[in-house]
Amino acid sequence: MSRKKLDSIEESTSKPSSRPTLRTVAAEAGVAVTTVSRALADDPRIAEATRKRIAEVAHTLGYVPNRAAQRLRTGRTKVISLLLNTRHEFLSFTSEFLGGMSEELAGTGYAINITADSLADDRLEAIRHIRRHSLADAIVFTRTECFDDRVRYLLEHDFPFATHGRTDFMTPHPFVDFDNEAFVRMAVERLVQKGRKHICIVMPNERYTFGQHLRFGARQAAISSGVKVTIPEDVDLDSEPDEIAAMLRTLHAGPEAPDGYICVGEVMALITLAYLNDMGLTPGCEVDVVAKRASPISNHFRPRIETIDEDLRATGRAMAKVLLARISGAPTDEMQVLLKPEGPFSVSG
Amino acid sequence: MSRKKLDSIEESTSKPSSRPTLRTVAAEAGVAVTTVSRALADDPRIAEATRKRIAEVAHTLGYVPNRAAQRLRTGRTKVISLLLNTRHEFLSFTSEFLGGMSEELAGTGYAINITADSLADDRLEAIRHIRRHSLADAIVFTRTECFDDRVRYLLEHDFPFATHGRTDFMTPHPFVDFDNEAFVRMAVERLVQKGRKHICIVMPNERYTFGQHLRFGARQAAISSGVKVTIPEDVDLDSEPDEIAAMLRTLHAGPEAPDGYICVGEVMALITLAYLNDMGLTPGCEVDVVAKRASPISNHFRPRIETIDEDLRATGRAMAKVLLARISGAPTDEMQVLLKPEGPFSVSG
DNA sequence: TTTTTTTGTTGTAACGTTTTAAATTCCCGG
DNA sequence: CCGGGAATTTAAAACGTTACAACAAAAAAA
Repeated sequence: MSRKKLDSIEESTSKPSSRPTLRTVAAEAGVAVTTVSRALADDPRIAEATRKRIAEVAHTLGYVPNRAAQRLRTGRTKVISLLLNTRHEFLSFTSEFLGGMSEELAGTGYAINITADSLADDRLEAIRHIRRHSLADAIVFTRTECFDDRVRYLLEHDFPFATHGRTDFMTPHPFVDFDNEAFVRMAVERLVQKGRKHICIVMPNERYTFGQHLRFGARQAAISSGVKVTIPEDVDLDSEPDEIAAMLRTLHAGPEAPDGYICVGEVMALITLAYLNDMGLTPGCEVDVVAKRASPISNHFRPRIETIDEDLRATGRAMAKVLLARISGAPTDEMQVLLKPEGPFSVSG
Repeated sequence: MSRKKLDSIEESTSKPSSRPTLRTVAAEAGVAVTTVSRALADDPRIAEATRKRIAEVAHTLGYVPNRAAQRLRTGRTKVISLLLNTRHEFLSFTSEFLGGMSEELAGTGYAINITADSLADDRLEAIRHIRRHSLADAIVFTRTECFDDRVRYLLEHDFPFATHGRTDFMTPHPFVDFDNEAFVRMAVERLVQKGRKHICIVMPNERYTFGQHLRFGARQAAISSGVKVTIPEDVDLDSEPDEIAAMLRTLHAGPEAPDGYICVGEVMALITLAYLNDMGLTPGCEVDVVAKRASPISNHFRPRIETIDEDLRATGRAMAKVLLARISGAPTDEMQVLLKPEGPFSVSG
């Protein structure tokens, strides 16, 4: 433990108790600042003995690295920006997804930064802002469209990102998506099992990519099962419940009234159930309903309905993994995750 | 516009197109770095003419300040940390509250940073971490308890924060709360108007401060209206729906079955409605239900119930204001906001 | 032994701000 | 025409890190 030139470094006993820095630790351990920096970063150039000693000193001194300084020096923010729709979102999407991401990010030093889009009239504005000010190392957002301008922008500028949902761009990019095609096939199959002949799918219009996947799955299922499948055209994520109800009413008054409903999301399920109730139709009797369940609250819907699960917490976790991979420069094809639906379940609670 | 000693500052035409810094702007405008810094911060020491000129140069150069550098220099993070419960939270709390905060924070340069508590077994750990690493200028969290250890910790360390919900500490601190006392009084009054004689309040136990306020309001309402008010003891925010249903069943089987229900929150409402449905009881007929509505989704519940509103978006906005005030050191008594319930409304859609 | 390589360690220079103290200019009364 | 205070502007010193180039010492090769 012999130290050379200990005095050359100012002892800094003057300042009483401001937070210890690399210098403080270096002085205490009798080494250079660089050495401490490297030791704490597990740089192989540092001898094991020194590394251990420095780690110990740093710990007893209660050293904690200054994020601002690291960020200034390295240019990395250790922040992931999540663009959030706080209106018209699936009921529990925000909580569950956020929870999942947070879980996965714990311990990595990454923080989640929220930008709620309520403010940005121009959707791109938020993203431009984040890039220009280097507010994050990566961006993630939802409700992806087939040729999403945000995706185009981020691809063009080679800024790390991942989307919830696929796009139709030629250039591949990181994403996490739910297999909506499989979902709708399973749902149709289940309703057919129950003897239903005309199935209505309550879902957003084709503006979003997942809408297209649903349509595609619906077409497939219709062909292979032989039942009639109807997709009302004018429903949107932002549609007022009244509009949706009106649309369902029109459909029901038509020549062939649907006897099976598939609801893509909890809000859609609630609206559909309310509509059926208002019409005096009871799921399980005259009609059947299968809905996408994204959180335990679907269990409390009455009358009981059948559900097929999208695990949003798992989605969040997968998203975090994908983002971290993208940041550290993994190949794109390893960053495309498609999650499978689980079910159908007959809700029991 | 005569410039002296222009050459003394390196023209830096060497680097091609990295982001402009204060130095770049200073060189271009023919002034010192300090002057630019001050000009952009609207420091009164800078002459109006210079300020204007610098602003212009900065704009055409596309200058954008480096947050990391500012943060390192000033010690301020421009971040507000939100501790979030992603499990068992009121259905739409996260989205709405977050949206509100985000709205209010837009343009202030402050970012919202999420820490989902799923990971922190020790609730204090997340807060300690934020403080130790100076990850935020202020912290906000929910589900406040009467003598909340997080509040105690933050008060002790004089770290800026605000809570959603009050506490019973002597030392006043910033908060935004909903007037649950008024809520329950209104709800009871409404049920009494409808001729109900025995009211059951489905709500979390007294662990949280707002539970106490509800109890207090309930007692007042019971006395002034003369009806019987029952509060089941064992319900908690984390209770399984089954437990709650079991509890309601026991109560219903007792000597006096309730004929009115007050639900504090959307999840509680869903559970109660499911229970009533399972029991063959119909709100509006044998019983009546009044629930707290925190988002438009309550409108879709069937059978229809009456609601009293808590505006979570407004809560978020108020919270942001309070936090900003706290950060800039306003007196505490100006940072205590109590929001009033609105209603009751008979849901129509 | 001398030369080369390997292994650890060290100074020093940024990164882009803000702040402190000092320097310059300006304006006005003496 | 000069001295003095206000009004502006400036240079230089941090803030705490990481990265680059250099260096010493020990180990291996010649």
